[in-house]
Amino acid sequence: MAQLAQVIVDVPTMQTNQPYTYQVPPRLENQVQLGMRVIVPFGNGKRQVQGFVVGLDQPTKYDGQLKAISALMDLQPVINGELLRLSKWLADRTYAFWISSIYTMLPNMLKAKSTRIVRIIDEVDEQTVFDIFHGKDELDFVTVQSNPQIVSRLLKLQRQKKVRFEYVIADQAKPKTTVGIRPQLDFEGLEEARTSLHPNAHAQNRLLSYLQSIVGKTVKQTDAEKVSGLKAVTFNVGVQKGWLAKVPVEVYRTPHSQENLPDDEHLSKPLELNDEQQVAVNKIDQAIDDSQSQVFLLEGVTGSGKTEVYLQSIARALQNHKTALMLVPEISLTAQIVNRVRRRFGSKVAVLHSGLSNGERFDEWRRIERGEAKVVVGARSAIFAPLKDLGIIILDEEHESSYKQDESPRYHAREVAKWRGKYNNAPVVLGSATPSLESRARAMKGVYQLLLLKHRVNKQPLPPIQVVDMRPEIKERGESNFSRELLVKLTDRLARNEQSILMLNRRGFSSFMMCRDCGEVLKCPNCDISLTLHLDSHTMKCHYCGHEEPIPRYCPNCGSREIRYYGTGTEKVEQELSHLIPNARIIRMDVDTTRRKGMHEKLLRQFGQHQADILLGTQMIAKGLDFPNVTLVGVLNADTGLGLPDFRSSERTFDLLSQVSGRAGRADKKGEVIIQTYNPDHYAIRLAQQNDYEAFFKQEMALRHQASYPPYYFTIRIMASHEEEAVAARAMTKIKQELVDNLMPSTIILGPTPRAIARMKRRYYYQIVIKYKQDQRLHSTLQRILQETQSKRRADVQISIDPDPQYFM
DNA sequence: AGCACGCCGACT
DNA sequence: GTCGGCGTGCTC
Repeated sequence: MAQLAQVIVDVPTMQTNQPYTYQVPPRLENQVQLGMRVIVPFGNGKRQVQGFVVGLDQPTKYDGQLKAISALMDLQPVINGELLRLSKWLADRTYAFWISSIYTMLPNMLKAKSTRIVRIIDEVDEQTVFDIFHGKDELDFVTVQSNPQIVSRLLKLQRQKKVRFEYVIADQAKPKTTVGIRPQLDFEGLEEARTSLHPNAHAQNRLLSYLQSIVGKTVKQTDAEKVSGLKAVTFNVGVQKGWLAKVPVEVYRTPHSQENLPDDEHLSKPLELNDEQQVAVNKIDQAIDDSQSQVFLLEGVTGSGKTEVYLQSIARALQNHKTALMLVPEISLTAQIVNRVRRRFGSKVAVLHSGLSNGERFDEWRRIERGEAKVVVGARSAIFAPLKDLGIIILDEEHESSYKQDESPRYHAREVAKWRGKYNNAPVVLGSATPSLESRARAMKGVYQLLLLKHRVNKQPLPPIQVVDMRPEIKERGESNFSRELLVKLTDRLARNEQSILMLNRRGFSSFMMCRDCGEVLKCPNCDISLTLHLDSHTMKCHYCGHEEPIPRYCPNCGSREIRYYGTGTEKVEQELSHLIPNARIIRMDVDTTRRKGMHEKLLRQFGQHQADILLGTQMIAKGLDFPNVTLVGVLNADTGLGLPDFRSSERTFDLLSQVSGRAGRADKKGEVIIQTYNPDHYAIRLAQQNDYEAFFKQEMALRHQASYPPYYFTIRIMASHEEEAVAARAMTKIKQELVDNLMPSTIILGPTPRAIARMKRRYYYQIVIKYKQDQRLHSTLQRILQETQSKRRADVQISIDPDPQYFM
């Protein structure tokens, strides 16, 4: 039996990022298992913290007195063996704390709330009891923490041993329960009760019959009422007479859309496949059958039926008594795709996305963990779903940068997918119309197997794309977001009662207030970034720290009234559009109109029901939408992303234009696309117009090769920040030297340079970018740099490391 | 993170 | 003398 347990404690710092060894007290000896949560004493005070058991009976070098585990929080492990190993790998790879990577894999509810309580243990004068403790004998320390006077009075009382600081670790993971009905007598006993009933007591008689039908079971009272047709009062009588007991029964918190799941007999049938789809499915099925951890790149144009390939592969995995995981980018995780999976696989499906409450997420997680759900559809973090016996992992739109988490642990879901594929001997399918250059290059080298879908299922040609050069337009007609061609086509659609989608590319866009007299730009006081105007709330907001202030009437610098708004926001475009085409009904979709929960879906539903003629939005409308009545798609400004200092800007522009073009003419009606741009000759725009991914891939690869960027090199970014610019810069110079001294000559080290947004949340940021092919000493060098800089509080410089960064600003 | 310990200036 | 400021080191 286990005597010792290795525990990772919930103290996310560099110095505590290691397992601590605890004794297993005799009363817990047969219960402690790997992956369980425990409460352990930690530190010299009476501090208690939550921790995770990551090892049992491993030898320890520590020669001090071992402490004992205080309590077990779980009866069953919350992390299985696979995920425990994965969490360690993830922490190492992303330079994150082990505890942080454990928490990212679990629903928030499994993170215990730790509270500090101050308790009176000896006579304290009445005034103090009244003032601070409000007449009670204990106090939540958090409520007074920020008041130094109270804190010092409490510390004084502690020294006098009149009060004690205690720790309470409260588990938040509470399953939701409802009232259940449970018969308290057996069949005969209930029959016996019937004999003493008044002849007019029909309801009670019926209750007895009903109870006889559920002897030994527990039924939710709401269900019992429905089935028996009896009222709540009758059940209460039953309780009084001792026939039944009300007991809590566990229920799952399920989001509303899940209520009307198809029952398993009425699932939708698989669709007929074309030859290309059949080839793809056969290859994937073979890998599933052979338990091969092969990675496939499923490259298929919009409408080529990738989803059907996914669904049939999932079905194959289920046939083999395995489970399936399908990731979809958050923004395209719409009801459309979720319902399609649900109609095929019914109640076996669990869905994980950011819209769920903590309770709902926890319950979906438990359905998966218990094996009740065999298919998981979800956004990035669903890659950690506790499915056992994975038979297939699918990443739809694999090129999407949202698969990379932009906070610690900075993991890429694609890398995690490959790890789990290998661990489970399961194939991984990466699907995209415009694969990332990294994936496509691997497919060319044979690391991945390329599966091509060149033809659209409905055999319709892709909509024609027209590129409009905005430069002469502006010269002739002055500043406008709309070219004549686009206006003519919009009006034409309106007359034909067809719909249009307009996309405003906001990537890299700054919309700001500037003084025409002195050139002053209104900036955030905390960050080195201009404030953005929000017409709906009539404020200026900082998109980074959330700072908010009223719209100025006078220039804060020179006092001039000539302070004006520059840049293009959706609101301004909407105003111009409603002026140009007054009778068009417009729905605007951007961060502001969709911030409230459910607004995204609501607006799309309204548009789908043709309550508007034009859907105007930002990038969020480019993905996955499928409206048969849309015959025109316009991109107002195709090139704003091209000027960014980021080697992926062309790739992103090409993706975006390809994606948004796919939104036109989805059904039998012919569609067309208009792209407005100031760079009509740019290869990303020209090749997107020609739908030529292949040519784009070749040209972009040549550029990446020439500039030593991925996929020819790996990249890693180091960031340092400090309140004082010089301190951050100095720390980085030192780090650079250490890198130069230790890394291979073939490794390229760029910087340090101030970041594009050099100041954020009152801190200055510097970065170094490393480009390398392979470098044995890179990992250990970075690890050492982290240790050295973070262990001592070296002037509070914060260092973070981002492997394979998606953005370089 | 939290907490103790230890060293310094300012005060009942 | 003692209180409390913060810099430093440690947590099985």
